[in-house]
Amino acid sequence: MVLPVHFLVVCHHYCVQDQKLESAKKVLEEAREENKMLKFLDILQQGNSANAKGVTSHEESEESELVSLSLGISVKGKTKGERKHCKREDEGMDKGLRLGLDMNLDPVDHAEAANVSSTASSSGEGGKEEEPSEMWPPSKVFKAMKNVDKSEASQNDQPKKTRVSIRARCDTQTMNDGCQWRKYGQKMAKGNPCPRAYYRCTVSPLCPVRKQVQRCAEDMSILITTYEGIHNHPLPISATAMACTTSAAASMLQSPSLSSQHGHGLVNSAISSITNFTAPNYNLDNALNFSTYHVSRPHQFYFPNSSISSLNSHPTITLDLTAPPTSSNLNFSSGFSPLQSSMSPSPWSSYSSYFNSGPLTHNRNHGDYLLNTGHQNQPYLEHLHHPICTSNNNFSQRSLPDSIIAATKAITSNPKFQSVLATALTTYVGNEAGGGRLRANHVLENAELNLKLCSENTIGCASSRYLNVSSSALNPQQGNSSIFPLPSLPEQ
DNA sequence: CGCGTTTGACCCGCGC
DNA sequence: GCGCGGGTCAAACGCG
Repeated sequence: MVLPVHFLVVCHHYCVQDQKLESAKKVLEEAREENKMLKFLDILQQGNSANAKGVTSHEESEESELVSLSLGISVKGKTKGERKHCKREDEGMDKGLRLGLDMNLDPVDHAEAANVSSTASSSGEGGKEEEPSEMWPPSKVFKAMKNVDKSEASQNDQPKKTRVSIRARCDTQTMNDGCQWRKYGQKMAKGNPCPRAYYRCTVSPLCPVRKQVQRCAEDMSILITTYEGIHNHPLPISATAMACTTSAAASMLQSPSLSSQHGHGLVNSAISSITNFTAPNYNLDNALNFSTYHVSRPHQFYFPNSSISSLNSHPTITLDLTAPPTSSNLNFSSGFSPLQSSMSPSPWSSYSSYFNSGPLTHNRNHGDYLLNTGHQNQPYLEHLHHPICTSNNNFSQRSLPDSIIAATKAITSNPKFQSVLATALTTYVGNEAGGGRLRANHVLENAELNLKLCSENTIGCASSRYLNVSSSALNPQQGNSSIFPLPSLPEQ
């Protein structure tokens, strides 16, 4: 089944912690059916895409289709390097505790995987969560376990792990993301005067998760943290937020129907749609310090910009926390913290001219294609905010390239995207302390309506705009400061 | 003494 | 095949 990870996290969240939210369950069931169909269709499509390169290759397309809920890849017949790379992973560990970025190539029982994923999430959100140091053996055990036969190493690694790179302004050496890390290397990277530091997760002795930390060469105040791998242990509650966020981003990256059919820019748009929409309470303090209060819910965070690349054969999503939202007449801007508004302009802010300059803007540094999904394009948001305007074909066709119109139609008609959208909506609704359940169906109805409108009319709006519109429609009565009300209390 | 960091060596993949 | 660059290892080192 091809359920986005963060979707399952979200659904689990409601099924376990708020079992009264029937709409979330409904969404889950619908998504399962959609993905069953998609899997079948994609298998058929793979025959036509066998010659595609990169992430669109047949092999990777197949891998993506078999993505597990853990997003960890299991590849039989690993290379020597891969075996070495994952030698610490403990295959005996609870599968349900995995929460990361990778894909699982094994044709696992997806229904079971879904349950496993839910179990994993519950372990992190329940009131019984323990500190990692109490749950995992000390370093002595780790040393002993390092000698485990490599042939028995984890089967959850993959040749080309998905990475999630996060750009954030940070004065400290590393971001406090809630996990425990041990530095194991440092190297000078080409084109950057600042060394790149390599860390591995030490929450669990066998955790294969790595992260790289490096200052941005162009702006030393920006810290680029790249996560790779899957946690094979219960995450500290303070770390679940980042894990959920990166997983969600990675899951989108691994959606072959998006990546192969519409190009990175649109995938990026979809990713940003999620992150934009599901970040009602985002501020940098929450994102980087991960207070217990906020991570008790499966938040996603707001990333004004995101991009996808395949550097070094690693499909990578870059989430940019450095770009401030521009002032906006729309309520959407209110969801972001004052801290963001104090940020200096992002070097990527020039991409805000996306709709005027073309569908994709090339990142000269990385060869990526970026699609700005911030809130700079107010005319389009406002345009979509009003249903009447959505039928204004003249507007869209005059303003946007045909490629965008076509791509938009394709992506919005993609069931997977709709699933993701439903997830995002559910996430948002669930973030409301009260009345969220009552609004869930309304939100989904709005989303569905907007999708249909935009799809049928081929309105040249980026996919993220639908989310923006939907969320705005959900809160028409709320002012800038309350469009995304904070939950009243943490549940546990 | 234990643990984490530093740092040079080594391995590997990729491009030419 | 070779060189380059990314990534990892592991001994040496420093600190509490």
